[in-house]
Amino acid sequence: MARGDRARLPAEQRRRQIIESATALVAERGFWGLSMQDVADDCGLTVPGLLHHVGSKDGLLVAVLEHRDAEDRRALGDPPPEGLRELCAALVRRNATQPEIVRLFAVLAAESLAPDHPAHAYFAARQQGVLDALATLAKGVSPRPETLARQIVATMDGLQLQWLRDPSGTDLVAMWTAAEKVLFG
Amino acid sequence: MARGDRARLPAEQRRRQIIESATALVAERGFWGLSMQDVADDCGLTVPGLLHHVGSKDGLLVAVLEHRDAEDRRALGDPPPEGLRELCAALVRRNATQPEIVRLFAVLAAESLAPDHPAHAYFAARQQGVLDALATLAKGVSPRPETLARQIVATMDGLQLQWLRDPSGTDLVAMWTAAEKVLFG
DNA sequence: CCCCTTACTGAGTACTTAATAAGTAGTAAG
DNA sequence: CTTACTACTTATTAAGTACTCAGTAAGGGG
Repeated sequence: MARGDRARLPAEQRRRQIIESATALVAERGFWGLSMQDVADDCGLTVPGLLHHVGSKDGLLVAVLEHRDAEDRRALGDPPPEGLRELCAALVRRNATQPEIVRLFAVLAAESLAPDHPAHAYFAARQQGVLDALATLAKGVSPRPETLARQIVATMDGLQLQWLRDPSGTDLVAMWTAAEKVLFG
Repeated sequence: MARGDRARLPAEQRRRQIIESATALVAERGFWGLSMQDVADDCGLTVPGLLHHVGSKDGLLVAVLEHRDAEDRRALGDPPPEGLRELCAALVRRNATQPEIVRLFAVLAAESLAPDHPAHAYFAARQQGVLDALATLAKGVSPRPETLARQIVATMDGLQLQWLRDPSGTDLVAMWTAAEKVLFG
């Protein structure tokens, strides 16, 4: 972000900057393609300076994911949306405003399929959690809530990938609105 | 695959072995996480020996993707499936038998969202090609074939991701059969 | 003013990365 | 048998990797 920052920042503030920077870089290159040097440069400090805050490369990834979790809880928990359909629509609307975050998850979700990836367990748990939550909400809507939940998640993930590949020629919200009509009777 | 191969293989055969090995390793680690050393070790030769066949790391990726394209054409072009629905079903059935290949594409598709990724152009073209082909086939089925095509691709990609994350607890074909009923009236 | 915590640097470690250059050895054609 | 070819090796380069250790200086509380 800022270069020539010779300033000594308070830990919390520096950490926020680091996480922001790492989020963008991981979204671009994935975790295997990320270099601590790049993050450090981006924050205007040295690699050991960076390590002072996050401990290790794995620690950096953990920090990024934890920050995203907290942010998501804050954004979606504030007004707890009632119906399944409205919740999904809200989710898509929110995602449409932050392609970088969506891409972070898309890239990490694929990369973390490998069992030795540092975020493997995180994404396994996350997928199960999301599916369970949606299935619970779907109980009133569909006779097979488990199946509907899987279809919803699949469609959202797939549409997001198409959108990320061609952001200007694709309207995520519009695509979801169309899909919505198919998914819910 | 085989270690202790001190044998000198004919170029074509060695190339096949290299591509096979690289396919598995890229599926696991992505392109940024791939090391020529690992591929060379896996084939029982040195890194320069490997480079003799593929020229460069980018060249290796190109070889892998070209091989996949050829293989796919062979597998799906042989009995040209007639209807859109039957084509999709055939595709899913085939994919269900080769999780490694599906994962290769899932990982590379996400990684290659970055414009400077060596497979960026390849995947952009591929996505457009698939969407166009499906949209053409969908003309007889839906009033908005473009939209249906996007939904089909999205659902397939998304379901595959869920399946890859939990292969034993998930039946890809069954999930598609259920999705099929929703997508096609 | 001093002191102590701590954000941060500089130097260095041990290793891996892709790639090149030059030479060796197996093989096949004439 | 010899010549041409090529699959492959060893040696090397230049750069990049995460990470450690010891020290410096900024900032706040006493």
